[in-house]
Amino acid sequence: MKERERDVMFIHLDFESEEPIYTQLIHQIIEGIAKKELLPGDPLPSVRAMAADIGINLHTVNKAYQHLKQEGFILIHRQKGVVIHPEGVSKADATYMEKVKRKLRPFIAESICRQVSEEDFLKQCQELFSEFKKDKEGDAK
Amino acid sequence: MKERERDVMFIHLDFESEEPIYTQLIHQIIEGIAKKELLPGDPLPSVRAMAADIGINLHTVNKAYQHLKQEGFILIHRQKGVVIHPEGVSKADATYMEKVKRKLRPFIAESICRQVSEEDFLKQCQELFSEFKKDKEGDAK
Amino acid sequence: MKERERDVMFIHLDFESEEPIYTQLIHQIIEGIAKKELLPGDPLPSVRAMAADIGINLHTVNKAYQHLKQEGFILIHRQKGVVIHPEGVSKADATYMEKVKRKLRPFIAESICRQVSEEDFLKQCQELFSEFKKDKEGDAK
Amino acid sequence: MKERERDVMFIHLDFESEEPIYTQLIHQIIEGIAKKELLPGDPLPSVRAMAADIGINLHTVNKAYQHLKQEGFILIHRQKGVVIHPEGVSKADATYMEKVKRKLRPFIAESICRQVSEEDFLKQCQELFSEFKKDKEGDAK
DNA sequence: GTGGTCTAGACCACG
DNA sequence: GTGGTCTAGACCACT
Repeated sequence: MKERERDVMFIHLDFESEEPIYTQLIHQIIEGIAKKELLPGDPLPSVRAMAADIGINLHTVNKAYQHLKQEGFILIHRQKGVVIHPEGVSKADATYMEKVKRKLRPFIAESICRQVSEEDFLKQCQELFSEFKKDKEGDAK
Repeated sequence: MKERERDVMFIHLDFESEEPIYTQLIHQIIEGIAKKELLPGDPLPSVRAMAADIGINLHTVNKAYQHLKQEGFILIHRQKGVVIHPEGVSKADATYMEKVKRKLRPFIAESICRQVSEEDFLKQCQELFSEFKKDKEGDAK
Repeated sequence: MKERERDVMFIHLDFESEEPIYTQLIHQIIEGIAKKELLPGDPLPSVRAMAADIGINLHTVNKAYQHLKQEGFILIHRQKGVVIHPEGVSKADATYMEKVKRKLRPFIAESICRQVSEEDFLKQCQELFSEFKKDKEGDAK
Repeated sequence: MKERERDVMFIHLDFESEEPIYTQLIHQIIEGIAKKELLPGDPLPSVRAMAADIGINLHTVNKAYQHLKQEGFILIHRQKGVVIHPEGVSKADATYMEKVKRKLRPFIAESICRQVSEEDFLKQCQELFSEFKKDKEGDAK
């Protein structure tokens, strides 16, 4: 559909999206972790390499990496390079669940206005969960 | 405990939020409709009145109204002014559900990374649905 | 479709349209003349009556009538009231055709972009012409 | 012989016109596309550059661009900037043809009143179509 | 009074 | 540098 997209590793960006590129990159990497395509300790390309691979600006990659580091998804060693956090991300706490709820509210409100039943909405969520789980099984990479 | 907040009608804005004011306003009005606080045909304040009430610029209100009009939530009637769309918003279609799913994906991915179980996530959604429904019951206004 | 519309005589207004009410009224009356529902010399309701009938402001009707008078579609006698111009509207001149062409250009440009063939576009025009003619035949009112 | 006119690229605005500047700009760009002066993928000046070039406010340009983006004529690409939609605008559907017909009706009605024959009217349309096509032929740019 | 348009200047996020 | 947001003040058309 879209006119130009880049595919490197499993990174898939949409340069026409409203969503900033650096957040797209953050989400793609988090999805990779969720799908177990990226396992604790796995290396990630350096800022330079990633930027060159997917054809974006260094600063953009750096911004994404800094954010991921901040949130505990990755570690940035000056020598070992960038790796997925070996001990996994910190578990969800009440604060996190509150944040999710706050972000979810507008979607649920609009869905109610558009007569989406609670069941249908939950089904969408379940489908998404399945989407992440199915890649996990039998993936011994 | 934010520095500046305004409360008018049921509109509650957070001027410190990253979220643009106009989108906050959009979401608040959609939530009002979802909660049946705003019923089809109900009038909304004029851009000027709303802007004065909540202490923001009229252009910001106008931007929100234009978006809501575009999305079919409100009508701008030459005589009655701004009103909640009398026939309700158009029901969700496949395109809408796809959009929801696309927006939901990052939250679910991160939740999985943070070891939120599918059950817990769904429970959050259900709570949000309850939040909208409870205001509805017994509201014979 | 629309939530509220008024029907008086053959006047049909859409209060939610972008098009100002007074221009809608002008167009409706011109269409009436084109369809021979309104013949030269036929009376039109007074400003007051028309305004009351279709539920709009006096000024709005007056603005429409003044425009129609200016363009030669109607005559406004202080005593005989408002009548369709007995001698018909002045025939199209080069200036008029230029105006039509100027107004038509954007529609044709967009239609070309949207791959509407010249034949299809002309067919639409022909259909509209037919629409006006069919009311004419056999109408001995 | 208007007082103030600006000519940049092929953009030609009439500041004395009733038609809002931003719609004039929209129409000019659509005409450029229709005439193949602007081809899919071609870049458009940034809002600031365009505003400076044609001597209007950048917000006015932005409004036009937003509308064109909304309608699918252009894309706002995070890297390439503003470009003509590479895949062309979506083809006309029934809804679009209805809109055209609705907009055309008043012109045809008035033309009938002014005794313009169907043939003459269609000829005007054909001339406009030719106007757009002639620029296309032999343009191997 | 309303909304629509245009201008203008400012700040910020993004790349 | 870009576009996005917010503010502000002005004028106009419409009702």
